[in-house]
Amino acid sequence: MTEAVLSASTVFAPVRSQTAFEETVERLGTAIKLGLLPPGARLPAERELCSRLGIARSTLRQALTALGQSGHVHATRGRGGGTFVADPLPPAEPPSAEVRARWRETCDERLAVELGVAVLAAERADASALQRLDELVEALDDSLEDFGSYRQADIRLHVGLAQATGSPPLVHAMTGVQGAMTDLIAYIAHPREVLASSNEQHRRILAAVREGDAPRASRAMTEHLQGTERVLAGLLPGG
Amino acid sequence: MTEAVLSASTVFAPVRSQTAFEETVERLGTAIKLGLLPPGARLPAERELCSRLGIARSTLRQALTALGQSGHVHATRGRGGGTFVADPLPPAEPPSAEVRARWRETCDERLAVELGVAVLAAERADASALQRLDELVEALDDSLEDFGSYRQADIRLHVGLAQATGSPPLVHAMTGVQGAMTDLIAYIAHPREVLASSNEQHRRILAAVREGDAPRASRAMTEHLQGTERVLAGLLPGG
DNA sequence: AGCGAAGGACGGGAGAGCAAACCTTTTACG
DNA sequence: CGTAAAAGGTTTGCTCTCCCGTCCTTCGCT
Repeated sequence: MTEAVLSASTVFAPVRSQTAFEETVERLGTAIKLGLLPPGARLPAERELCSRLGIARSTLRQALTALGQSGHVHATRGRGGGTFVADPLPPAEPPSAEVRARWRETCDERLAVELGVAVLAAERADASALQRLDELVEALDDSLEDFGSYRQADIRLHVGLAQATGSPPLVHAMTGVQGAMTDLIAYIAHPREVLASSNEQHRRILAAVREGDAPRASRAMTEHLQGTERVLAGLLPGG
Repeated sequence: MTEAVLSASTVFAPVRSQTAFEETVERLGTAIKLGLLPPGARLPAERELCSRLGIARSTLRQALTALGQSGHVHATRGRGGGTFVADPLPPAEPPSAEVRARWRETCDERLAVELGVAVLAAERADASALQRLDELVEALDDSLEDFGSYRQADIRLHVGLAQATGSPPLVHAMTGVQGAMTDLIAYIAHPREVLASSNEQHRRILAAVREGDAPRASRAMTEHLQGTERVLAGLLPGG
């Protein structure tokens, strides 16, 4: 009985049914904001994309229209045309009150995903994956001046780590979590030294992953995440 | 460009929009299978439950009808009636080919959730939560003879650990992950000694959580999870 | 010049979900 | 004992989403 009462809040919590339209906007919008679809990139043709996404073309067009109105994509007609990611992207919007209120839960979910990814990557990453990750860390060193580009390179690294686990659900979880984090920290200034030390932590994580030392990778990742968390705790209510 | 190609498989993967009906069946069905809604328990009245779930009554009734036909709930009419969890529950079904094929991804997701929960619980669990967890471990010792009841008590412990983090999304993730694991391991025989050593690992996890030693809790949890994973790797293809 | 590939627009139809009733059964309580 | 209350069961109709197919428009390439 006690159990039933305690768990009622989660068992009987509202079911949220996202529509195909909403899910598509979020999927593509997140990919664009994260830089997975870089500015200027061309999306697949509508007729191909809708079949890949498993939705009707009219539904896809709804989503593309929405993304067009928010300035994230634009379309050109005719042969050789297509739908392109905007370049430059529209300025990010400050986090909504709702997003800010959920910041701790967001960080908790990120912790779970990143720790799981770090441990599994340490167990499974092969040589080619490690080399790719090394290159991504190098790229980060070149982006220390501008937080926007640093953040995008940072995302590529973290998503790359997830890809190194070979687990598609974890990649998906990672992109979702990074999208949520981006919404939170877009407006927080990060001085050069902070970014540099953040990338030092990346190196430590990768070193542990390379040696297959899961516990050390896990600890290094925890430290890495604490940085963001402390910043948010200082700036947002409820910290 | 390379990035775009690499990530295309996840970015352009099919969007799967579950209907409210499906999600409700899964929510309630999982809660019942996990023992969060114990046999004989009475669900809230339809009119109240549908408002709590944020769905129409007709949709809820569809779900309840489905759960009734599968033998998980039964309803009685009239004042003092209601919808009750079946007692005893219908026998579990063996895992489908699809579920079996995804076993490794399922374990990967579980790893992430359980590690995150272990770390956060170590940071946040208060005295009352710890006491409750202690009681759950004690209860496990009394269930070593029957795997069915051991498994249910095991689930209560793991979900309890998630609740100790104070993060509703993690509780939700934990119930989902435990449901998926239950589908996988329902038919695997576990001798007494295995269960006893599993509960020893529980004690080690709790000890680390009590001392707020996140790294140790994380390591203890990793060991704990490896047990299941090795069993599955031995029994299922692709191990 | 025109073919073909791309986005753009329209309309019908199927199904999910919602809302608001009303019916039937049972029992607790006055 | 009778009735009101509380529960599940039923019906109806509307709305909205999504799918499907078809046709139109633009425009680079041959």
